[in-house]
Amino acid sequence: MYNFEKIEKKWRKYWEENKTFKTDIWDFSKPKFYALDMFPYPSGVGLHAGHPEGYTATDIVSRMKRMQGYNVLHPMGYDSFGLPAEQYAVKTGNNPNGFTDANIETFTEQLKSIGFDYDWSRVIKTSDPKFYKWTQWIFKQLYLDGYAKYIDMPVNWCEELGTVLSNDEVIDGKSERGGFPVVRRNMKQWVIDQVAFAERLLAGLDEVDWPESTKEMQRNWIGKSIGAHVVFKVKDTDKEFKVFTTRCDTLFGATYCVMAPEHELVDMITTDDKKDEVEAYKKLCATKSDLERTELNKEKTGVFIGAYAINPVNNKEIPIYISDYVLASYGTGAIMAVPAHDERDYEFAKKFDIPIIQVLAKNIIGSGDSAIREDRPITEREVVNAIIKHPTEDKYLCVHNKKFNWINFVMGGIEGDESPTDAAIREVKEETGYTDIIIDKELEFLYFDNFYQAQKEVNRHITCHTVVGKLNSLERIEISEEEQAIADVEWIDSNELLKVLSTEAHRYDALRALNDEGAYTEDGTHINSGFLDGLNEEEAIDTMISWLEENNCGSRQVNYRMREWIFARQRYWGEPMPIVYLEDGSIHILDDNELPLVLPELKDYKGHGGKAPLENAVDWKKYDHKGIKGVREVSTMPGSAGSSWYFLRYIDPDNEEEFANQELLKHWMPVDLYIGGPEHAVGHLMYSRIWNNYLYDKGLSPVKEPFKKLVHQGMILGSNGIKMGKRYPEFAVNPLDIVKNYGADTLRLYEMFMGPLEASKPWNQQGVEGAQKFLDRVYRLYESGKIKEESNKNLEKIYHQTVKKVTDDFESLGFNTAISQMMIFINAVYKEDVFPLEYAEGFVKLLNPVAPHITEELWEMLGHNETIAFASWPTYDEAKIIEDTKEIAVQVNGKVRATITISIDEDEDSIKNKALKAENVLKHTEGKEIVKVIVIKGKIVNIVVK
RNA sequence: GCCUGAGUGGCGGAAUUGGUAGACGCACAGGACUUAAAAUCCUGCGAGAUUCAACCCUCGUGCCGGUUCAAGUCCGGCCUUAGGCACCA
Repeated sequence: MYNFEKIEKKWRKYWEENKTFKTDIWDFSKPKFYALDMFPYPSGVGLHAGHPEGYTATDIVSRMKRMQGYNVLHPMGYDSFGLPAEQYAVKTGNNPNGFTDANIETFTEQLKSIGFDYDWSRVIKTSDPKFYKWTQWIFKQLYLDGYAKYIDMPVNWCEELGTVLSNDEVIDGKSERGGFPVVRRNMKQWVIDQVAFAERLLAGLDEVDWPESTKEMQRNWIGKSIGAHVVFKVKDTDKEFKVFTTRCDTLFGATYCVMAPEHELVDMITTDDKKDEVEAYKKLCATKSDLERTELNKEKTGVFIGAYAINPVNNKEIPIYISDYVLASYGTGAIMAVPAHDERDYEFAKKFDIPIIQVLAKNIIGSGDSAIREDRPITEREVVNAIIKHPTEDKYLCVHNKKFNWINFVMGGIEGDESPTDAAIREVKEETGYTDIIIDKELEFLYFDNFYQAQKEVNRHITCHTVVGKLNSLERIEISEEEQAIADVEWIDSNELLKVLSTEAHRYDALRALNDEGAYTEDGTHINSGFLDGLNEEEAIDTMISWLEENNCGSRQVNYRMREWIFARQRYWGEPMPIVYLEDGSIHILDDNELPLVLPELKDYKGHGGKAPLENAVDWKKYDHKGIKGVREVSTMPGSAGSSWYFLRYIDPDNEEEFANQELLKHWMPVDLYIGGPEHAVGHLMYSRIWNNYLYDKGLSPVKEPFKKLVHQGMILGSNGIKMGKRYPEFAVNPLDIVKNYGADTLRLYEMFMGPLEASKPWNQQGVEGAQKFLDRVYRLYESGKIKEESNKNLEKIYHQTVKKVTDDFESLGFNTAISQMMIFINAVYKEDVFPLEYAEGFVKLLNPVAPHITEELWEMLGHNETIAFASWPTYDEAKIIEDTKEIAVQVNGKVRATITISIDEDEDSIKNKALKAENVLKHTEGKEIVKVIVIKGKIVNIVVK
């Protein structure tokens, strides 16, 4: 066993003493490569098994790039503002600084022990005033440009934590940290108007090489929806209100409106007789936490406020309700409700017995033999389908047409002024003879069926009604001979219906009759809609928007789900805001030379009664500077402030004049490879894009998108296949134990060999031993004396293949397959007596990014006295990879029957001949007719026989 | 409910544009070395049928169907699972 302890210690010392990985940031002579890891929060428990995974991945790429001649920037730092340090301060009364620094020291030591190639001279921490000076400075610019605002707005308030939370810190109505209930409350808040960036954020996603899932999450989070504003006048008042809708085409079906209980108009238009009821409902909603609201949203609640709105399109008076299913914070806080075509409105209308008007009808179009024929006339018809249940069994009445072998429900035309129900009863009697019929209901939504009826040579345009009922008894009369000749009665089991019914129309009916019908939310043809009749959804939306605009009662409108970013927390351990409130109530922002505004030391770090801890800093709070007097803002910035721009600061961490030198930024941005956990898919990665986008607009960042390529490492699970954590501590793995017992190189190799970087995968202790065994096997090979300055033709091809595969796979982050190829190579070398020096050196370089310590040692054993870190990356010769002969498979009817060896330039006829003559092929072709021989050059031969 | 992914041996996982499924590793089994064990080296290892044995044969990438000379890979319909969103009008 090679002595990993001694070797690893030796080389870490060497790198540190020789400053091997210090980046010469001003050296623009080489191409640059910026590899970035998501910096950790320095918690007290130190690194966990997941950290080294992503960090090793960037480490491998940066080491390879360095050897390929790039100037590499691979920095590390600490996101050191955060809740645990605050809680520690509250508990002990000590400043979080000391606690944080101690943790950082542990982290640094642990990171160093794994042998990453970080430039430790550029470490930053977000809680360092030298760093947060510039966080404050950027915030100041946002304020001066009108993006940072102090406004009154409803916020997520968590009583337990005593602070406001952003939407992504609230999960299911509970705080992300601690799981405490969160309620909505109106408060004056510092916010950043991120909605102003929405379009640019969406467009930027098309430019970056990110996982599709992450892009999709960001798009959903931005939540762009295109629709229209429609203005409704309130009857008998001069008031009007706007609603936002994506379905203005259904306006003719709007049978009521709903406002959020908090809507400003509610109090003004509620009629006197409804005031008490409305007040009571508003109070109920206000005291409900978000949690209760989500839990209770199973059933719709609401109150009619007595007022009516005028539907602009037909001047109908429709009632106005308030309900908490309409959110004050989205759209205009009011909606038009179209119960026929919206699930939520449907549910509400059912409960409050509000009319439902169908304005869209499903339009079934025949295909194949029943496709509409242009050259035939169209006949219109109105029919009813009768879905009749058996009196005792779970079966439905169908008729089996003898001539066409169709099975359908009883169906027939509606005649004169007959109702669908009457027509159904009549048809059932006529066609089946059953007389004891009870019709329960007519389905709410009619539909159209369009098809070509071959036996009558006409196109049918049928309006279909559907009734559902049952037989009370099997009482039956004789049916006419004519009817008998056409069809037989058949009872079909309910779960067979969908398989057995012959037409799409009847299957659609069965589906609706057997389940609750609900709203019709698909596309269709407009009906009951005046000038929209006959149009489909898309056409109708355009037509309606034009109409609204012409008549001054609405307009096209884009809406976003994303809201303002609440940018203040009632906490101590965060960046103080550079804001002062003057006596006249106006806001004063600090001069640049007053930055950084440093956090004061406190005796008591707890905020009392929901107030910010900085309220306790009585002297600090008072502001008196150059004759300006006021009170400082006591909230601090959220945790995501510093991390929103830290990647820029790494480039120039000690600059005291600006957040980073512009020339350096121009050279080094964007980040070429960014690796971190998927949990930051929206939060941090969105905020960073917003800040960078803003700085780009100001000309302070050279690129629109800061992270060119992004990859999320998967989670490393416990050996039980479950997430490591407090729940199953016996399955958790501490990476430092692995470093101690097996070595850092083994840890790195193992974590990279476990599987694809992005997949989550369970830990396997025997796999760790396997990784160590491989390194030991390599080490023994280099000690064996096989390495000679000779050539060995047997290894030529596999060596060049290995160089190519490893280079390509490192580039595409396929570390597991790269390592697999290195194992294959070593296995091959073991079978040989001579390991040419050239290949031995090349292999050490390939392995170096994964296992840097042992390879430095091997490099030294090969006679080098300088680090391998800058040795030139091995190259391969494509010509040596191409094999002059190749074994390919011969299939007969798609099944492999033999393999033949062909030479690389062999012509097709010769290959064909060889294939046909192969022994086992002859067995399978004997006595059969050879239909076709397919030869795919260099790949496969397939012989088709009959 | 909606949006993304993912389902391959005992296990982690490989398989270019469709072209010999199971690379590599782990586990397991056998052998060599050893007084013995460990370590190391070599060999085997999807399931089944058959055979003294080898060849050979059948089945096999979540399920059902389709396209193709050829499907883990493409298409349609399901099932399971992970992550995200969730009264967003």
